[in-house]
Amino acid sequence: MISKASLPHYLRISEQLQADLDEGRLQRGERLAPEREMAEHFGCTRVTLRQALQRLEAQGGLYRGPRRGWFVSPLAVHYDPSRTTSFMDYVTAQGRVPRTECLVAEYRAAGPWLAAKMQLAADEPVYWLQRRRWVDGVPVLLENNVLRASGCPGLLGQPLEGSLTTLLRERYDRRLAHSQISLKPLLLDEQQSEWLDIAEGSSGLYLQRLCFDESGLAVEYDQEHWRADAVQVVMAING
Amino acid sequence: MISKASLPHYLRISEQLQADLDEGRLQRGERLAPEREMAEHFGCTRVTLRQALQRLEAQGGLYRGPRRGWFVSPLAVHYDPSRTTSFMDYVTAQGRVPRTECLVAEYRAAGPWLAAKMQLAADEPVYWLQRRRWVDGVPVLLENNVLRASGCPGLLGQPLEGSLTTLLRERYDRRLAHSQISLKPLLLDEQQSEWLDIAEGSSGLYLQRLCFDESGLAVEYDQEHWRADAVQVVMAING
DNA sequence: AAGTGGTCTAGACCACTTG
DNA sequence: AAGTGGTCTAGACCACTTC
Repeated sequence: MISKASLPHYLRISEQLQADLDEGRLQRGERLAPEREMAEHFGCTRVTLRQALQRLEAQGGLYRGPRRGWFVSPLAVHYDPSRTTSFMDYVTAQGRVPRTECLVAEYRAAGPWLAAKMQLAADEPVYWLQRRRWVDGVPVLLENNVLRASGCPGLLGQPLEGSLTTLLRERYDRRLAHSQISLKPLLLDEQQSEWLDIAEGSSGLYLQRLCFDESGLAVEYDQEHWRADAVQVVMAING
Repeated sequence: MISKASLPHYLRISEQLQADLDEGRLQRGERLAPEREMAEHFGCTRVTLRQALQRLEAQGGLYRGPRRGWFVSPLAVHYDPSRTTSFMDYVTAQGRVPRTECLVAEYRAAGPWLAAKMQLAADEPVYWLQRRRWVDGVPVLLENNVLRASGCPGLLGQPLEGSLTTLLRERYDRRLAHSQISLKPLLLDEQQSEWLDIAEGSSGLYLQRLCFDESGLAVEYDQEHWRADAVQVVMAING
């Protein structure tokens, strides 16, 4: 027989806090009490308390605001990476408020690394976009897009705070034949954590996508770094 | 200017170990030195050392064998959840050795929870399979399959250690129209960790799949719990 | 100025695995 | 029997945020 008393203390604390989350005693976005206060409340040291909190962080229930304390994670956005619908559209469709901020927009040569990834010449011109995307006022995603310049001339003169998907489809009549996607959990680096306003060492979901046109040419290479607790991957697959 | 000396000790240790991994000084599957020994080597306490090791664990480079120590993670298998190819096939195609072990095979009523998930009556008969799958002698995946019994009568008389995909296609002429997939990282529970022979609290990748036939009927519900460091999700998408 | 999270020490005991 | 990982204590100092 397994009795609850035989559990390690940090697991009991973590279960207690999880119950507080499940039953609404802790609300989304709320800041938790200071660590020293919680440690006293649970009758343990900060080390043990943090062990419990780190468990909940790994489960996506809590996150750390850098040097600002522990917070309850927001509701995750559903995301289907197999679809070419726009961020602005699917976030809105979920009753949330999207925002896109363009950090970098450049025209330049692909360079050796991208050339290998996309099977093109190192001096092939590409557009390089780096954008940060928000949901309900919270930054959740860092996105890099590399586009073969020949497919969308004059892209930098277009509005890049909106939907790139829509822009490419309607302005450049783009048709994609297929794409290769890979995704994995990772730890966000210092820079990424800062842009997403979460503590260093927070976990993220990394997704990369290589898109091909009808002639088999690689026309776009995307990299996405999501806040792990802010996204829920769902896919609708045909066939 | 950021100097390396300003980094916290646990980050420097973690980077050192990562370099050991990258440059082959630590080989796949190898056991690391005991914690006390490593702590002395790095001139820190076990607490600090474990902080460094936990970082590498979260990145999928190391794993903990329960009470047996720290080990270098094996090479991950590539897995495309959007395809209906068989585990046995895609693992073999990657030059690895697959094995499937059937833990539970039952014929029973769906029950209320599954009935809601699959949109069927609570007394609808289903086959319930629970299997453990191995790669190169290492258990990496726990798989649950629930199949509407009317679509595959006599399933329990078939060999269940092989490919269910192949069995359904060739023996029952199954055709799937579409499926819904969702996936997320989580922490494996006590039972799952034990079956996968890794320490409690190790992270996993959870994937669920709801499959529909041509008439829109839900015919299969799958749940997969992967060892997080043992799988790499990749997808080929058309359209 | 006070308080907070981030980091770290120097121990300890126990349950479990390994030789 | 010895050694190991898992858990936990009771402190400490610093950099940073908030007031």
